[in-house]
Amino acid sequence: MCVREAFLAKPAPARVERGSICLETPPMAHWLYKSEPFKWSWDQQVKAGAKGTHWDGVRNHLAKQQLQAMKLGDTGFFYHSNEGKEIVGIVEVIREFYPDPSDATGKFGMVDIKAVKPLKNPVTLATIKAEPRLENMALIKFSRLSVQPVTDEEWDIVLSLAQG
DNA sequence: GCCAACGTTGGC
DNA sequence: GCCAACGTTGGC
Repeated sequence: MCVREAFLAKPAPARVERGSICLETPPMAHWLYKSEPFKWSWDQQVKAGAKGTHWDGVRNHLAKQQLQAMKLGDTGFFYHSNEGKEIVGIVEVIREFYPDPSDATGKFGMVDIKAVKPLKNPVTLATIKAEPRLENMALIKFSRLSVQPVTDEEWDIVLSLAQG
């Protein structure tokens, strides 16, 4: 099952299968990470350097499923919620899902990500909403989900908007 | 600051 | 297992 299909399925499956089942899925998947910039900003992510940071604190099962589906080398957008409301940079998964020590219940986990590069021009939520080809983006459809899948098509469109 | 969306909790 | 109450997220 494709990541996107798995995500849209109700109820969502516990595991997201990739590769052999969904042949058209390329080896690398894309994601979107939301952060309120006054809590954790892109600048801070950049300063964390190649070591990256834990993407911890996720306490939502649908978001957890996204974290579990992430593979080493997957890339993602870094989105500033609340203030900014724009995609500002690109990050990469440098460690796959493992337990989140800040979760006493032991049910949730986290991945490590590092900053790759900033977008030439940040892509605002308003821009995304105004682009018909992006109307199905999780950012619009599942606005409260903090970790989201991004399709290859959406990834390319946002990148093209960032250079416009 | 307001409020809609939505996940979680807890009483029954 | 239902659902009302409550808390949180995040756009506006």
